[in-house]
Amino acid sequence: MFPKLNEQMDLIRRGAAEIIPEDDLARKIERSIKSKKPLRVKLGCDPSRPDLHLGHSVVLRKLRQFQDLGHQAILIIGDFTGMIGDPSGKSKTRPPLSLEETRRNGQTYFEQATKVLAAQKFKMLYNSEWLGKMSFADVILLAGRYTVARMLERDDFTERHKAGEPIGIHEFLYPLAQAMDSVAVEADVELGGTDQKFNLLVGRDIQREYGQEPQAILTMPILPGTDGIEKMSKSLDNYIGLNDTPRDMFGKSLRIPDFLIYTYYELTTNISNKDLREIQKQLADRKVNPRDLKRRLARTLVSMYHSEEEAAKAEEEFDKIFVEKSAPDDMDVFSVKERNGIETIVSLMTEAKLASSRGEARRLIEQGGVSIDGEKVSDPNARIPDKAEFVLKVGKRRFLKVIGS
RNA sequence: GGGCAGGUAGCGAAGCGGUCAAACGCAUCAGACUGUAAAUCUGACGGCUUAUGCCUUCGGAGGUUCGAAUCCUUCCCUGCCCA
Repeated sequence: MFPKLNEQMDLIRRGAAEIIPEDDLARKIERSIKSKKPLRVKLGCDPSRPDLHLGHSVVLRKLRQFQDLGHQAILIIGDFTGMIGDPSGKSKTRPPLSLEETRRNGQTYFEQATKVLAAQKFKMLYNSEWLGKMSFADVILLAGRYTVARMLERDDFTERHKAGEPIGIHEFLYPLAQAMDSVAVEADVELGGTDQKFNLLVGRDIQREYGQEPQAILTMPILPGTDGIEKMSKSLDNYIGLNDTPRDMFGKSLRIPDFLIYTYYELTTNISNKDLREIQKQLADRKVNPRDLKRRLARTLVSMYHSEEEAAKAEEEFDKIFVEKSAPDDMDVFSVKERNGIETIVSLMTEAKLASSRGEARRLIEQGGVSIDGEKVSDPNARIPDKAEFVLKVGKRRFLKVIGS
């Protein structure tokens, strides 16, 4: 029923940053093969940002691989811990969310996560189910099982502490809460990004404290965002969202720096190891234009999250906009008729949310970033043209079809 | 509880009675160049009917002054040291 140990380990190891301890995981798998009992593989997620992007997909895809090997995936929505806010990798305390907000976000999280995960062998739980039931006494007992010194081992805590930045007591509770999740679901394996390593390790300690066998942990590399510097995140606007339209997904993929091409292939696509090596070779070859590899990457991604047809269409559109420099087929439509009082281009831009203020709209025009039907607008006081319909272009890639009056 | 140092635009950080809508850096946006890459260069970067004009900003509230981000009072928040 389960694939052989080596087969399983090969797939599991792929792309993984660390497996701790690896032989422990191998033992667990071996045991599961013998007893025909799937491993319980846990992934906790933070519902404070419910928009999933390729960065999330890295670890979700790993979870999917466990599913494919016949194991049980347990996705834990941290609706309760979301109220604390994970301090991992953050230099700042995060504003806590209400339980309702985190619940709502959890639902959208689920909808997106299932784009990557299989419906079989899948379970989703909210951690408020058990954490919310703990009494203050329970919490103190839990807290008593860990020490401040061990907490401070964590880099981000140490750094913040050294820099004289505040650390809330509740933030110390976060790793413990996450650890309780592992206890609650009796996790055999927990997945996470490398930035989660500390939390995952605490899970092992706490499980042992509660008389359970410690989980094995597997960390995945953090996917850099499209800027190539910071980790992918929505707040930095360097992300490719799983819900992005084919056009956006294609365009954004093409905008990643060249040095990320390989990483993206490795961490975000299902490409075989053999093809991966081929790509590496081509990237080293001066004669190959990295653009072509990037285009292929973009097509692959759009195909994964939408369809091959959509991918082909997205590429066509892209060429139309940037190679032929003409307007795309379909764009947002804005009717001037329905809104009274729009007479100037500046007003049109702010009303259509293409500029956040009139000053900005004006600036865009002055700097040559605005055109109508392909003709640059140069006068900041220009009135909208007397046409039934025209195309307004702002910046390089924002188009709007305007229905005139 | 006591002492000290702080809280300035998205972030970091100057300014410490007028010339401050506030230097500088980063981020961002636009333009040039390109492969919507990187690098580079140019410009912009609180709001307004664009104006050597007005309005709202420098943790909050009051006050002193012709005039306050800058001085005083008070409150809130943060860090460090002592207890």
